[in-house]
Amino acid sequence: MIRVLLADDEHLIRGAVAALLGLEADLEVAAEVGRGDEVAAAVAAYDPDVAVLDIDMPGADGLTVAEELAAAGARCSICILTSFGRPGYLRRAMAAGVRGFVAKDAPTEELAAAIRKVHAGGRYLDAELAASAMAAGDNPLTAREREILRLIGAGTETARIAELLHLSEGTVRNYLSTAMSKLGESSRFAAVRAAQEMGWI
Amino acid sequence: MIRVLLADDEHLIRGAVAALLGLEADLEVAAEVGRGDEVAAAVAAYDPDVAVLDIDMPGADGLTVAEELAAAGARCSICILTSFGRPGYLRRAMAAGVRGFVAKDAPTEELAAAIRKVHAGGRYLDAELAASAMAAGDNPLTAREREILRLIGAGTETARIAELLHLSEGTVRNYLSTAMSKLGESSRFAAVRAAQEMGWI
DNA sequence: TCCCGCGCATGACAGGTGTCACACCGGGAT
DNA sequence: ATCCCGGTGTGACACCTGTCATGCGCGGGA
Repeated sequence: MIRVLLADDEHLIRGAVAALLGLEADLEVAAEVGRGDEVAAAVAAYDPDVAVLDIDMPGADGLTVAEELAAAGARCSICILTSFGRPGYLRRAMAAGVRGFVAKDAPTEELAAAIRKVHAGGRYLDAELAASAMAAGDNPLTAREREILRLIGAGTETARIAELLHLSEGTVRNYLSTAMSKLGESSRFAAVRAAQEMGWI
Repeated sequence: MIRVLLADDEHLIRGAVAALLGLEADLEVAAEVGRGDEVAAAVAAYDPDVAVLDIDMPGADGLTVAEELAAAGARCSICILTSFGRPGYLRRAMAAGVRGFVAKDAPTEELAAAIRKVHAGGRYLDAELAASAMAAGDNPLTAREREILRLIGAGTETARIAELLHLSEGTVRNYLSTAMSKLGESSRFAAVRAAQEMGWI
């Protein structure tokens, strides 16, 4: 019997996924949590074999949680379950030692299959996602460009960014300009969206 | 036995919700579809008692589908199941004759309860959502303002919008300006976000 | 009836945005 | 050592954006 911890912020969906896994004879949902920052405590309390983590959660996102669990040397394997198959997410997950990555629009059987594979010590990647991650290549943005894109994404004005980073406004605009050109976009907002899409910021 | 049609674009989630409903003795999932524009045909083919529709779907969004089903005089009751409890969505759903509205982060039992209530001819509204819909008030945007905000949201440039709508660029900017002031935002992009948040466009 | 308010529409103006040419510095390659 | 490349940084310029004053037409009260 494989004991599973389920972390997803949408209560009804979490229950539904639990019902789905409950149909499998060899899987058992040992615990459910609705926030990223509750995962560590639940892992300590219930000692699950596999943790299934959503990325988009309040408290702490699934990737950060995965990194923390890996750093803490947790025993359980980790499987990411997400709506957004962003190439950068997959990279970050792999770097954190995650061995399973399933998209929410994958076929129904795929989640159980991924959990079994991961529990057996294997890896399970959505083929589509892996391909697009390869196609996307490495993050072409410099540290400054990422930083400024992040601030723009948070709604910060050019003048405030220049102040925070001790730069002139022209310089801030210039980094945005190079970032936009690298991303093939023609406005700062489109660039932020594109960078987020790729999981680069 | 209540026969249910399930429409949600995320395959795995759809299967999970089906598993959840399958645990209820009096509910049966008669059909599943993954696109809004497949709902009408499935309703015709399987004649379900209740249609559970996600809002965010390719092909046609759940609210539009609900309006079309109502206009076509379909027999089945409709229950909206969505991640986003936007006030405007609830209003639009009510106007389309939808009698159930459940958020994806509602408690697990709530969906089955809503389906039963709706099938019995009653209404089922998430209390939180109903309250915020009341608080949000009516859509203050004029038709032109909505149209232009929608186009901006789709990434259309000012010049192209002016051309499409046979307006001068200045006029387009002016509608954006009044919309921004109504929404309390100071950039076109923030205004689009705010309007989407309220379900106004 | 007259007028007020509202939606629609326009052009002018000030200020913000994106691009460009240019400069400096540190690290490889030759 | 020298050259070149990429990251960092700056100001100037053209263009786009948001606001304002203004005008038109229509429908609902006084």
